[in-house]
Amino acid sequence: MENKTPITVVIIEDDETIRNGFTYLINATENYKVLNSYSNVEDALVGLVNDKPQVILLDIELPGIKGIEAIPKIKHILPKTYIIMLTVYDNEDNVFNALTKGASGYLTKSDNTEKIIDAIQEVVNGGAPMSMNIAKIVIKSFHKNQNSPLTKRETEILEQIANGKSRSKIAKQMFIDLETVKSHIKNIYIKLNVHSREDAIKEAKNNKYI
Amino acid sequence: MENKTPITVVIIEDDETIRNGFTYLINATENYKVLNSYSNVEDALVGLVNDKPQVILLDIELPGIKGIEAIPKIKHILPKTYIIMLTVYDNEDNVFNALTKGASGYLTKSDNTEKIIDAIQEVVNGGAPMSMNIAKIVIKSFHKNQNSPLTKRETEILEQIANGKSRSKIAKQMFIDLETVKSHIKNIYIKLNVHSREDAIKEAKNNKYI
DNA sequence: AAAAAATCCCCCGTATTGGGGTATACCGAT
DNA sequence: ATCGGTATACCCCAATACGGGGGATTTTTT
Repeated sequence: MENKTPITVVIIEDDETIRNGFTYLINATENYKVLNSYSNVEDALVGLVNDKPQVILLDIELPGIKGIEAIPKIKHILPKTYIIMLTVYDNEDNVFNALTKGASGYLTKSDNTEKIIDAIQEVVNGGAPMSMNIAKIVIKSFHKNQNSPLTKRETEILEQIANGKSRSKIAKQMFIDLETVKSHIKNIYIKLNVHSREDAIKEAKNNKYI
Repeated sequence: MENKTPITVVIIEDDETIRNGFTYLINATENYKVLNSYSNVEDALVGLVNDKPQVILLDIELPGIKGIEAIPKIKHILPKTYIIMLTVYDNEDNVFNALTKGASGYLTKSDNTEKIIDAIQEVVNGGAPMSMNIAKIVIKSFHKNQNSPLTKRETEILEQIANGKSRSKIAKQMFIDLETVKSHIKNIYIKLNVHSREDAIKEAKNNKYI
């Protein structure tokens, strides 16, 4: 490979070992350069204005401002930057939130190191790199209807209902008041135009809202 | 499309509106022709000898001889005819009985009309068209635990419960008394060692009884 | 014939449900 | 700065569903 302008990277990751490891790994690769690395989003937001990297590796489990919340903030100051999420937990909600908020890729930290480089290359080329298990979650969620009239909270509650849970159980489990659950259910019924749990479940399943 | 020999169809369905609707729909489609339609199996068995259709659309909920019982009789006189079942209830037992007795496809009446035509085409081509929800039932049953402590009836009822149905709804739908449903549920709870719908569903799902 | 499964019946007390309002606090978009 | 949407919480009510306690009968399987 010839020596051209390197792909610039910034790492935001609180674990020092991982941070240094990635920095070393990427800098050791031709045509890749780590401009800076940060242990938290607050510092990163300040420094990023000068760094202006092409790609950001962003840990999802961060102290203070969480990785997911950081995405819109970063996109706000650097709209053209590609963001690759790093995570240990492949939680569906996180994956989905990150991708809809503008993350380009999603890797688990257990992915081997060559994959990280490949992923950076891939996002720069307009791709969407992600681990197999992440991809599976995404595919599954694509089967879910994107334009559900239900809010996140309502969907959560309807899912509990579909599991046979009573209002009070749902309330306990979600740490909210029974009355709040009732309110949500009322709204669910109105939105789905139904008058019972049974019909709500049926309607939601038919339309892949749940 | 050129005009070739049409695919011939016979409809056996007691609801006149549906019968006429399907007849009209199919006849309006190029290369498809409804030879005859019957409101019951008895009449159909007489007429079919002359009709000799390639495909039969057979309602599962029929007065007199039920659709499922009709399958072997039809297959006896017209062994090469493809049979597509039509149903409003996607009851697991029916699906299985029908498929093992020789039905080629299985559609719910709520499927949109183009699907019916597609399905006819598909069986003629040797396929096995079925609605998504039907297919799900088939696939699911392949994964089911064979050594469930629950009887067939109990499993059926527990599945209804898992769909959020109340006892009375279950009773109505299964054409049995509310008290019978209660008895079954009592037995289910005892067998699964639980004391609520929620726990019963959870336990049953964990062990793939449903 | 015996066992298992499916059906139906009565009683009881408590919990849940669906629906009617109303209200607050928060947040993002205009 | 305001507005709509979201999430939260509270009150009241009648109707229903629920879980558990006794049975009993018929049909199907073994």
